[in-house]
Amino acid sequence: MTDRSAKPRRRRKEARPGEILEAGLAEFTERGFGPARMEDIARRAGVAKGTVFRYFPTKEALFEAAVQSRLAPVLAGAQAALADPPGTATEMLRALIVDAHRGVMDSDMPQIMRMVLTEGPRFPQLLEAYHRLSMARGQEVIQRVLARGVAAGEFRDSALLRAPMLIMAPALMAAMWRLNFERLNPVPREALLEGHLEMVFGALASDGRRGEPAVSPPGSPAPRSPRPRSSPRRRS
Amino acid sequence: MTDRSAKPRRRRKEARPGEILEAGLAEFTERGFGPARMEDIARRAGVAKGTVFRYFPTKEALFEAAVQSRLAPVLAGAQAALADPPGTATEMLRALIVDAHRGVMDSDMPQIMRMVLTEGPRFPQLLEAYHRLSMARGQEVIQRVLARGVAAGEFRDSALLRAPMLIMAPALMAAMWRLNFERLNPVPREALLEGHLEMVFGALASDGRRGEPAVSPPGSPAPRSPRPRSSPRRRS
DNA sequence: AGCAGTAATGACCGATAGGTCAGCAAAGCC
DNA sequence: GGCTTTGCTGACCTATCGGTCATTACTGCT
Repeated sequence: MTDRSAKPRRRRKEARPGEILEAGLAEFTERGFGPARMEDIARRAGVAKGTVFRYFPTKEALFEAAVQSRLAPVLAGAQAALADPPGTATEMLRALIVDAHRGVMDSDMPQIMRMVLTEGPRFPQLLEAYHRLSMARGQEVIQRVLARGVAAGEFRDSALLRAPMLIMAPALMAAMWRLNFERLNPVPREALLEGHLEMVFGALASDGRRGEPAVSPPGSPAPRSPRPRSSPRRRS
Repeated sequence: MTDRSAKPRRRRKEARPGEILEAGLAEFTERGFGPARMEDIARRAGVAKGTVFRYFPTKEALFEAAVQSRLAPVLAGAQAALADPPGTATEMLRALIVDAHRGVMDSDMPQIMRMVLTEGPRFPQLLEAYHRLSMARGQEVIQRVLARGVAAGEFRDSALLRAPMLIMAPALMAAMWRLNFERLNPVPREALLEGHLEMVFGALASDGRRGEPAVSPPGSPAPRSPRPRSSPRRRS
């Protein structure tokens, strides 16, 4: 984004790859892999078509690189979350969920997600990378929090422990809904987040008291954590 | 699927559209709209390329028709569900959820869903049809059941009432997961369904007592609550 | 059998877009 | 300024594929 306004050639070996990557990602997200044209990507990057191929051998390679470039930060974020900070499991889980909703609503994460799912069959390695960086990592974090919560008596021994992906299912739903049906049927953001929390903590509630401290509406001040109860009720 | 084994021309004006539709759907689901080739669809239908165009003017038209052909049954199913049968709201909701999981696990519904979401931007009308037939209809049914449950005191006044799509979020997650990550990380079917029920009825529980009659684990003996109906499901 | 009428065919067309490469010009060096 | 290196260019090549249409041959009618 410098002074290429006219069309004097400029040689900037260093800056190109990043710009092309960004342009590619933009075109791919808004048109999809197939319909995106290399020439448009080039123009968007302020570069001639041939130049793109000097940095990425094929369209597929560019696509993978572009998506990967957005997967890296995810990894970093998950890494940070792994260094479990102080706080009750309830607070941690609540924070994870609220963050997920923010990510879904205020970033291009849903588009990336959609692309990965869309082109999955065609780019198995990309699917695998996404799984490793996002899905598996996320599951690991969640599982750790859940285990801690169970140990502390905050959570009961729920089936969610065996299907941790369920914890984020409502966020996935929010992402897909926003991406596709926002026009026809806008997502009720507040209710979505609130309902999400109700579902998760309702399922995990260690006894008669549901985890309503964690389920206060988003705007309200942070709730205090519940005192850990003894013996979580076990079924079966 | 008759005796076109050799290649004598056969004129079967009646049977063609259905066969072509089916072939198209198959190719579209396994390759996606863009990569699917009309010639392959034709061959798969046991027909020459030109013939396909006698029944469907363009590739887009065939695609829409193919997807629509699978949307119709959905409508019928929803219709049936709308005629609310006897039973408590809890039982009805449980049945809806169990059915959704069966649909997700044992049919090609996830593929259809994926295609609609994938090609949504390119086929807005298809997105709209899908929304009208599946999403809106589903929400309507769910909302009706929830309202009944609240009126009967079975459910509390949850945020889920304002975001009914959340009820089926875990099923969506199951569908997407199965479609994309099954290889890398098989879905724990039982735990998914069980967790799903826990989340929904946990959030809706009208008081301290969570709706455990609806959340009995798959393998365990009959739930210990006095509930004459709602036989525990038997599968696996 | 002869004869429409028309379903079905597949060679062909034209547009699109991924990928190439011979040459050009900017940057660096003397 | 002149020379070399090499990042960059865009005209060009070519494979692919949606869509067409003149021709073929199957079916039913008389």
